[in-house]
Amino acid sequence: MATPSALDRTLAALADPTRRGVVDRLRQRPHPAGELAAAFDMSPPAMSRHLRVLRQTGLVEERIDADDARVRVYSLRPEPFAALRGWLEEVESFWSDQLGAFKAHAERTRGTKPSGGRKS
Amino acid sequence: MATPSALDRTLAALADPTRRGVVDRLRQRPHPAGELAAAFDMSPPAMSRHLRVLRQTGLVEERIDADDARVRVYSLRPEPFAALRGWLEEVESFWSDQLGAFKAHAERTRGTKPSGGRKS
DNA sequence: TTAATCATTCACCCTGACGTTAACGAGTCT
DNA sequence: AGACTCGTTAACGTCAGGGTGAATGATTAA
Repeated sequence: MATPSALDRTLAALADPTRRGVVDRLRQRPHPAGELAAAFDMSPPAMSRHLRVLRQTGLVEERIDADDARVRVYSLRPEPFAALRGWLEEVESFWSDQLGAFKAHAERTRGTKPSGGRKS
Repeated sequence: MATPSALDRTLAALADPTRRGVVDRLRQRPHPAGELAAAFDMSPPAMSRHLRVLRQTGLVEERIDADDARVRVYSLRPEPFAALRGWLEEVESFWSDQLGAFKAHAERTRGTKPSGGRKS
């Protein structure tokens, strides 16, 4: 865990409910920082830190409002989402690749029948 | 956020580098718990807790080895990955949807305040 | 039965993440 | 200039998450 990968940082950023909510909200339109803080009933400093995390992973970008330079407008950036989807599809190939899935399964069970699952 | 959504729990589970590494490793084939602990140079209790988290989010499933009932074999489950991909594609529709993309671009180039003030 | 093995849960510590208030820099307005 | 606003960073407290070692339960081997 010396240097967390970009994917790790993306996932960590999206794991927080507040930050995921911010992403969902930015899907509609860009928002000023203050508006986001108010929308999530949170102090401006707290939201500022969340936005910094999202910014550092490249999930959002910051712009200065054209009409009022005090206002920072945040909007989504596509790259990290695309990277995450790339990894996801790689993982999901585990199932779409029938041969590989069967081989892996057979290797472990060696002809015995996999019956009833167990729950936690 | 008293009750984190399934998506939040999935993302939280995948945010940890160890757990994401476990997922990556399980892509090759199912693994016994002890093998995973050794592979990540980690005590069995630590790995056991990671596996519990993954299990509780449905990302992996536990089975008793057919040859030795002491061994718990872990393998991937598809559902949470599909759900995550669903959300991801929803977010990415922000860009693939031409109208939405245009709207977002227009907002960004004009500023977000509809209060009459024009940029230049 | 007794000893050894696999994996879990239990008890504890400790770092890191998130939230708050206060102070600061930057920009707007009169 | 001075007062006000937006958003940030700074300092601090709190709490969950993740690590360890010891104890427990289940299974296998002698």
